[in-house]
Amino acid sequence: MSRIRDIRNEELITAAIRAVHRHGYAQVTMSDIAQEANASAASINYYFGTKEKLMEATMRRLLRLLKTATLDRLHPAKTARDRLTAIVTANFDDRLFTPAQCSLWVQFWSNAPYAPILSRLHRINRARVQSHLHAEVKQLCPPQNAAAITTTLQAYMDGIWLEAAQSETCAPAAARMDAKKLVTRLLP
Amino acid sequence: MSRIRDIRNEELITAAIRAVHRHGYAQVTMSDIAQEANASAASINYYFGTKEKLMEATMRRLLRLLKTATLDRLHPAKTARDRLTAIVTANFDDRLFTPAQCSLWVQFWSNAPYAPILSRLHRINRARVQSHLHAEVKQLCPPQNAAAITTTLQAYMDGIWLEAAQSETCAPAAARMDAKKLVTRLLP
DNA sequence: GCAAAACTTGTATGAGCGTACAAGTTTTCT
DNA sequence: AGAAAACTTGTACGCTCATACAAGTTTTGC
Repeated sequence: MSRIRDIRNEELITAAIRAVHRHGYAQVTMSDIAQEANASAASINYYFGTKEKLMEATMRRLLRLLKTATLDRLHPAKTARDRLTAIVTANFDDRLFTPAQCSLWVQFWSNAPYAPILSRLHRINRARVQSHLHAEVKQLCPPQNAAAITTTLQAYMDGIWLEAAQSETCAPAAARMDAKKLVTRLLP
Repeated sequence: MSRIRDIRNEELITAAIRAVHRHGYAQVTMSDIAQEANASAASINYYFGTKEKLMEATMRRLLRLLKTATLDRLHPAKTARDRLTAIVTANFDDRLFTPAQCSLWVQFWSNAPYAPILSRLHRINRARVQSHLHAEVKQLCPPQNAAAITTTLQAYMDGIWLEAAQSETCAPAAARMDAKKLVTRLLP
């Protein structure tokens, strides 16, 4: 039915990602986003109602991408170690680990405490990733080490994203290899 | 001579930290900061000239704090391992590792790419920390592992700060102990 | 083919912000 | 004590931006 609506939504979200990457979350305007999509500022309002809603939809797209990447890699994994590797490397999937998306992700993070909707999404996602990680780590090391190793892995992933957002360069394949090496270093 | 100027500068920077923590870097106004300092927005302009300059001064204070904490801990360190521990734990110093300052740090990071002055400060600081880390790590492990371990440590520190900024709780002593454990886990 | 629905856009509105400025108050210096 | 310097503040200006709206254009359904 309303295929146009879906297509336009996707286009506008993509434009929002690019515009935020270019101008920054704090300073990006509706006109910036509209320009990136070859549309008018008013039409964004027609589809999303408000800037805040657009940002929420954009965040949801990134979260969905991470979820998909995780499930895709989790599906063929048989052992606990395979599953752990799947969860960790999903963060550096080709579809996700790009300069624009890392930049956006970090900016959403840092603004989450001041926007209830973003804050909620952020909390849910973080809890999900952490429980996935923890479930596998528990089976691979003595219980008194599990929490520390889980925290280290999560901090590592966040830190790499942060660095990528700053440096404007992403090498997904290399990042996945580094992540795998860290897993074997932490859980020999 | 102009002691008042110095005192007021410090007060206003402290107020800026609290105001940014409360309202967010993106939305904080000069009035917010003024209110936090029991002053008027105009007087901030008198001391700092512009909002951007105030933010730069605030960032510089955080960087100075990290530098001081690092040097304090580096001074009594004798071995390479002691020095490495000093550099890592300095990030979780009682004076630095507080919710407000973690929050501010993360927000400055994420806005750095869009503000040349912040960007410059950020780059300089990061390079300094990294070279300090790398110098010590090199002496404690085979050379082919040094780069990866340095990156892991830096990412870990960034990740812990990010988490602290979100969760609004900092336990500096515990964070330092966790960091020490990670160092011994990575460099047995 | 045509009415209605879906979509697009230019423009107007109003709010919020940083900053300049001039007029006051306090402090310093001799 | 009194002039000058340092400091403070209320107010006003100019600007930017999100959003509302009404007037157009295109697409859909029959």
